[in-house]
Amino acid sequence: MLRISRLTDYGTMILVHLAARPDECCPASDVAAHTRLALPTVQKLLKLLARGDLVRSVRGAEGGYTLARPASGISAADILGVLEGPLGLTECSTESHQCELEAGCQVSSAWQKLDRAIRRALDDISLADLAEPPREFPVLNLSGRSLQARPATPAPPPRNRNRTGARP
Amino acid sequence: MLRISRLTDYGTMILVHLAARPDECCPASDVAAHTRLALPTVQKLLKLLARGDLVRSVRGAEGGYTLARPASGISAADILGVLEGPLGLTECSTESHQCELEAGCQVSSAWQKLDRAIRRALDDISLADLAEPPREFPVLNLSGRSLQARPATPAPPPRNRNRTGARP
DNA sequence: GTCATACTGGACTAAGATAGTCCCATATGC
DNA sequence: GCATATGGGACTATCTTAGTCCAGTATGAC
Repeated sequence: MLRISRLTDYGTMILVHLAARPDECCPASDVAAHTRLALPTVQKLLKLLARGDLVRSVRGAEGGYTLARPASGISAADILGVLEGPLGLTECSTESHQCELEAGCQVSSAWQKLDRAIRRALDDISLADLAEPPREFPVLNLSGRSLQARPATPAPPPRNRNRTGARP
Repeated sequence: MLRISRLTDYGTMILVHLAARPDECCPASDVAAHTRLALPTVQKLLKLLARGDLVRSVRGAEGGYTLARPASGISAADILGVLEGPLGLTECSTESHQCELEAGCQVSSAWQKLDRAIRRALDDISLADLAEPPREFPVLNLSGRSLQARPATPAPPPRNRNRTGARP
């Protein structure tokens, strides 16, 4: 639940890759090779990221992509905003049409409280944080879940992958 | 992005309805009438909520549903947990299979930081908070979005509703 | 000028998730 | 026994997501 999409996850990996090479202009093929994601998917995501002004593109031979600004200046909220659209826990928080239930609905203001808490957390994490190697994080693993890397997301394009059994 | 499903939203409305009537045993038809949600949908959700131990059911004539415990003892995390499955921002945070990228992936620990922040926020909000009328909330509407109720979710079952243009 | 390399924009498909409905079985009070 | 309820599933249409592909355009090298 409250899960980010797989593409957003991939997109973050791509940004992390670029963040590690601030002075290089990386072509999509390069990024795909290093992240082990499928090339068409990487191309698609880089296009989106460029349109969202998170990366800058250079066309033509010797072209490629670079971060549009330093990793510390890109927040998780920026990334999710570009790859998943505007934040909003419920439909009424992002859409503007009038609610037929207005009188009866008492829920939205509390959802918005939650909404703000999440937004704050997203603003607080920068791409630089995301790119930081795990070992430098003083991780308090309170949840009991193991702190491993992302699952078999990439490489042999995981067809028919069972997305969850948990997904919202 | 990071949106809760519509059914979860409905489920919350149902819980709020029950929270307002702690001593009544409300049949699904009753809940549907008051929330203006479609009866089959309400039935489905109440079943789920009962299985998740958030509501208690009484079968037979004069039967219906009540909250399983006081509204203050039910958190938003409980609700989302029952209606959307286990919390987890990325697949690797809820699933246990090994990640092929382990060496290369540096992202997960930061996502987990975010994950914890969200979890904390969800734990902090109780059904009692959600049920509280908006006016009692000292809402700091920093976002500029109007604080209206949920949109035309219910009633004339909104077929072909354009879910977003924003949805993750 | 031509060619290879890359990005740009968009269309398209398959698979999966979501929302919503319906049916039959079972329990209970009158 | 009957009306009223919940319980457990199955089922369908629709939307979203992931993933691929193609034709167009820009740029540097030769």
